[in-house]
Amino acid sequence: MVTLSEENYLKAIYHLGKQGRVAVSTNAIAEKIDSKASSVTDMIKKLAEKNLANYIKYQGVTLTESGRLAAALVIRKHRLWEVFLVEKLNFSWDEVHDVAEQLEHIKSLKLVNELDALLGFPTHDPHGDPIPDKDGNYAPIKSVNILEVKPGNEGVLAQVKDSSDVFLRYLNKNNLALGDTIKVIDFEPFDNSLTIETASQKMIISSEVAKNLYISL
Amino acid sequence: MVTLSEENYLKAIYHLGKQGRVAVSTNAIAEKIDSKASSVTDMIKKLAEKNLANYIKYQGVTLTESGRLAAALVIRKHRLWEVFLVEKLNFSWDEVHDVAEQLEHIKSLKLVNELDALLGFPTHDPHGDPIPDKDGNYAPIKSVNILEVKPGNEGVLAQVKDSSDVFLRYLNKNNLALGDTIKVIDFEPFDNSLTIETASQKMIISSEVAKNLYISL
DNA sequence: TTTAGTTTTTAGTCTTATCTAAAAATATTT
DNA sequence: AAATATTTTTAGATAAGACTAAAAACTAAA
Ligand SMILES: [Mn+2]
Ligand SMILES: [Mn+2]
Ligand SMILES: [Mn+2]
Ligand SMILES: [Mn+2]
Repeated sequence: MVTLSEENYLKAIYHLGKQGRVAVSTNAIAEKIDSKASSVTDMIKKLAEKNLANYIKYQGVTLTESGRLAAALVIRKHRLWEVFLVEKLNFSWDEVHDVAEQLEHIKSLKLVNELDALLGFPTHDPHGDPIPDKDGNYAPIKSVNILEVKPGNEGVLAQVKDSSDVFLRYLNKNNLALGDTIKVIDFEPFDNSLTIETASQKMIISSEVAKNLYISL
Repeated sequence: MVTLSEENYLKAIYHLGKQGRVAVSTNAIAEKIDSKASSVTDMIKKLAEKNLANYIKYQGVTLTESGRLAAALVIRKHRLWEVFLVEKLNFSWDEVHDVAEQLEHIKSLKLVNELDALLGFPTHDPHGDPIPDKDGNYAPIKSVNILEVKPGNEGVLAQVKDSSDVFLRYLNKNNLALGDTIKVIDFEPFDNSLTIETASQKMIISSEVAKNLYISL
């Protein structure tokens, strides 16, 4: 049995350390889940005890095979629920994350897999993030950060790395949505801002915004 | 904020005490939620502190108006989720209760109300239990226990009072389902068993079973 | 109306998941 | 290679929710 809190730690380690394959620092985890380093140390020990994590004092933590699978299944549930909320319950993409944070902890294999079927086995969630299958696998991501696109080139907005409501509402306000074609017009070295052009407008986005936009070419 | 544990106590008091209007004993609650009387006393105090319950030492507990509403909303969620699982995710009526026990604690008003709409505003769950509306109200129940039906009379199976998988699987095995027309043939005073007849068969049911079957005439 | 039995409450302990403050280990600078 | 700074771990505390055992309050029987 994996507790709700343990699941959240597994997710954090998975996300911070390339699916838990690269050692993650205590502080990084604490920052991610908004807790303290001492709490993280305690929990990591517990995860190691349960064979979900590999832990060597002072050297960070990675996930074991079963830890990685457990994390992927939580993420699978999170993303499937997000799709459900948008596709079936009229939520917009900026409203789903917090509810999915709760729903991802519901325990029932049948529930997840039937939900998957109901939704037509989606491969991506409303933010463009890939949905792991039953074995925790998903197709490699081919989208690239917009800051790496050379001025003059264009692509389709495929993924946003920040799922917070503030960020997504910024995009709503500025008429930017997944699937939009975006052309990079200019890069400004002074503040790393970007001038982009969509079907409806030309605009400048800050580097904080640009960091979170991923395009497929 | 009402915690998951508090919600479970509210539900228990609501069910045991005519929607929390009749005083419920510490022991009865302990029995219902499979805990100990001392734990119940502690929690009752907390509920009273939060103005969800009325508590006088040694005299049991009732719910306040806001306690009653909170309880009804948890029950509303529980039953809506049960309908969802059966109608949309191919669960059978004996598989839904345990998952609904988890889902009933998800916090999102929009989620509940959109779910309600998706399901077409159902009035009853898969076990025939009424679904409270947003204000916690539901139509009065008109079904009657089968033990009160005089031999020779018949009615439609409208509600089962036990939602456990063991009981529901017993009904499955014996081809009894909500909506079936049941005729009472005979009552046996020796053990309070009942002979009943459905479209497909004639059978004897024990009083333990009969106690849980409610019919509308 | 005492006495005996039952129910409820209190007192004290435990577990899980947190936290703060201090100690220990590792990293980075001079 | 010291000295300093940063990170991580340990030690000790706290809050929620549960438990056992014992005390207190009610209820029923004699
Ligand atoms: Mn999310
Ligand atoms: Mn997402
Ligand atoms: Mn149920
Ligand atoms: Mn039910």
